[in-house]
Amino acid sequence: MCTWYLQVTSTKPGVMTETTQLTAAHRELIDQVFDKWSLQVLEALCEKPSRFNELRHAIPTVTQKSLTATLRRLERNGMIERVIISSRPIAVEYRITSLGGTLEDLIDALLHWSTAHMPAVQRARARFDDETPPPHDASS
Amino acid sequence: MCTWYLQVTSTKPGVMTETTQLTAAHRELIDQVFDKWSLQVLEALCEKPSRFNELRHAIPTVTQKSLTATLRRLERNGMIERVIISSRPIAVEYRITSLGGTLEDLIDALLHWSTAHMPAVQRARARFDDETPPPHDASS
DNA sequence: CCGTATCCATTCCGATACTG
DNA sequence: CAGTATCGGAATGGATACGG
Repeated sequence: MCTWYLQVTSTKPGVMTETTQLTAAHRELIDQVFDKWSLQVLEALCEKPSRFNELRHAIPTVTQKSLTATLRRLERNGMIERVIISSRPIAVEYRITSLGGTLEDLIDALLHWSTAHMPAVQRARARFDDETPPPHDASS
Repeated sequence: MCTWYLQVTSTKPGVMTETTQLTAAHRELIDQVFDKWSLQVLEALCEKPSRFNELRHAIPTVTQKSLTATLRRLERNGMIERVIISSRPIAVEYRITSLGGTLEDLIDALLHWSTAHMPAVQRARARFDDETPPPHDASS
């Protein structure tokens, strides 16, 4: 059983009365780093540094706007860095940072989990949808 | 370096021409299981089976509506199960399933990652916000 | 007690147009 | 090439009221 109260060793005595609980800030970080687009951007940048339009091509369903927002957010959180290659015309490369690199194993585990258990999930969905049919009563 | 093209051994020859790439379905599953509320619900249910109002109390910021939606989604994906204890007045208990239990290590890793690297993230944010101050030009 | 239904505010997101 | 600005529709989420 997991407890979800993480033991964090503090060098300052008296600062933490008990074990450190997860705060809203931790949740926020997880949300920002593991959301839909961020995950795909990080995957791509783990493979190789990429230009803006390379990323757009690698993630066909993302829009300019969302990609820009995602890149800024990841940059702000220190996961990626924005490197200006040349400026006429401007060329920008995005790279994963060493901090962002600590995510690699985690993302890898996430992706493997999803593929490993997808069949079971689909069975569960089929059963659920079968037991709970969509409500419509016009001709029942 | 990670490749993000997962090797899935198939018993049916010819079905997969190459390695299996992540599909939109995989992303959707990850989004549904690792989103904001789902994560907290799964944490709580990993600790112990809980009633509806217990969960509301354990996650103070969630509303009825969002909690219900999250529980239904997790149930549909086979991560949790809904057990009716008694029916006058109705009492319901939510429990993690064995499929949902496969998430425990993953969630644990996620939470540990967030606490381990939070200081570095905060430094990165401070630097970013410092270099990119909020734009206002009325009195510049 | 455990929800569903409804209304409403806010936020998100895609499409489009425009700039250095 | 790599964005920013703006707009409108869609989805989300909270508050409230009601039901089995």
